[in-house]
Amino acid sequence: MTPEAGIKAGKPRGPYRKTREVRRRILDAALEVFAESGYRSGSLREIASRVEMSEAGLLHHFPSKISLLEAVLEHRDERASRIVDHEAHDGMQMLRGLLDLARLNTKEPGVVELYCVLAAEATAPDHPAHDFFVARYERLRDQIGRALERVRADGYLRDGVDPARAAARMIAIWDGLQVQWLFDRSSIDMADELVDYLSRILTRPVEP
Amino acid sequence: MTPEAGIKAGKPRGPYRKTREVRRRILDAALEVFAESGYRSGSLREIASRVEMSEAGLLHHFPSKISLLEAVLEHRDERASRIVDHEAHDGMQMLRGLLDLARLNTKEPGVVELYCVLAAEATAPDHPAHDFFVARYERLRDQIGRALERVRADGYLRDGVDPARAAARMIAIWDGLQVQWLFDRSSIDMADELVDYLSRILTRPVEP
DNA sequence: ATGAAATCCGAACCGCGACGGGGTTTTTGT
DNA sequence: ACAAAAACCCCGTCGCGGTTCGGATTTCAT
Repeated sequence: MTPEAGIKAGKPRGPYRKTREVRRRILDAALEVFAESGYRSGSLREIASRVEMSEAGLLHHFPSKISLLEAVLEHRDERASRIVDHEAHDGMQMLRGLLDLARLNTKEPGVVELYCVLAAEATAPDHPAHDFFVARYERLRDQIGRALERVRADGYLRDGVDPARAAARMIAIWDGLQVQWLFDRSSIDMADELVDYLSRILTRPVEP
Repeated sequence: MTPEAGIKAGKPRGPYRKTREVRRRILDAALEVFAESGYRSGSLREIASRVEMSEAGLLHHFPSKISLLEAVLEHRDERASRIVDHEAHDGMQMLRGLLDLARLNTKEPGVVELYCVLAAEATAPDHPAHDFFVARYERLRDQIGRALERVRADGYLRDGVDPARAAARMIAIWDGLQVQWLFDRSSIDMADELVDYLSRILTRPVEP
């Protein structure tokens, strides 16, 4: 047996050492380009040139444009998952995670751009990322809604606030402000706005 | 003197009778295509084919793709202006106009799609519609903000609500919900949501 | 009716896009 | 050191994109 993870004992070797780094650079460039131009108008040429690599070389790592898009989205979702704890028993805790994410995104505008641009583009039913975003919004509404329900169980939700509706609205504010923010990054502080919104539906501050 | 509006008394005649209708059909098709695919990926080919006209024929009416986009946006802005009375002295009146617009848009999904998709796309500084949307958001925030100030002067704004901030937030909710609505048109009633939001910042119902 | 203006089209230009085939270079376990 | 896998690239294919040009066809004021 090989000492490596024994997936297969045949002939093929694993990837080169630097490959991980190369793939990361490709994903970064792809994120930039898809964020600036969207999926449909973003070109592999442009991505390849930013990585200083040929298109063919790029396609060796990601065999098609669609597979590259999927990899980018997956990659970003992992990052988000590391920041927000969906399983937190404490609803307030989860909301704080969302605020952390909002603050972090402010420092990485590309991510904000990516989601805004792609979400709008993926509105079209035949878009490769359509199902991804349908699932994403469903999941988000569900997670935030449940967090708010736990908050209510703890007695910190203001009367007359419906968790599900407030969840959808919070996501809407988030998305909507991101668009305005992308047009004028100095006019708005997204995290501040979310904190303010939360302060209006909660009976105590989310953060100390 | 010619009996027509005497712009010029030279040789050239005006457009054919049916031309107005043709231009309208082109604008409708262009709206559809730009809404589905965005400006960059939407093609003149597709637009022309929906009007059952050649590309060259189309370009006779709108000499370039960009000019067509501008015409579409202008056309839609006129429509919106006819519905919302920006100059209303009564702030409540203006807010009601916005709700009317929201309801009307619900029945014409193409319009919603157009603005969502184009706004996100136009986030890129070099996009042909970039300046248009920068101006649009500025104007919207200003108009709604002023309406809310008048509402406050009339004593109908809840304490602790900042008109400018509430305006930006209302636009954000609108935009954000539109995106969610485009993914699942049965899950949300946009006008209802806006009414609910307004009910939380006003001390009396906007509508009877 | 008629002729000039307005409208419309076919064909072509030229650049960009995703991707494939087949060869070359680099890395790696042995 | 040395094969063989992995990584990479050049070149080509083929279709789509906006736009142009010269010529046909249609409309309308006279």
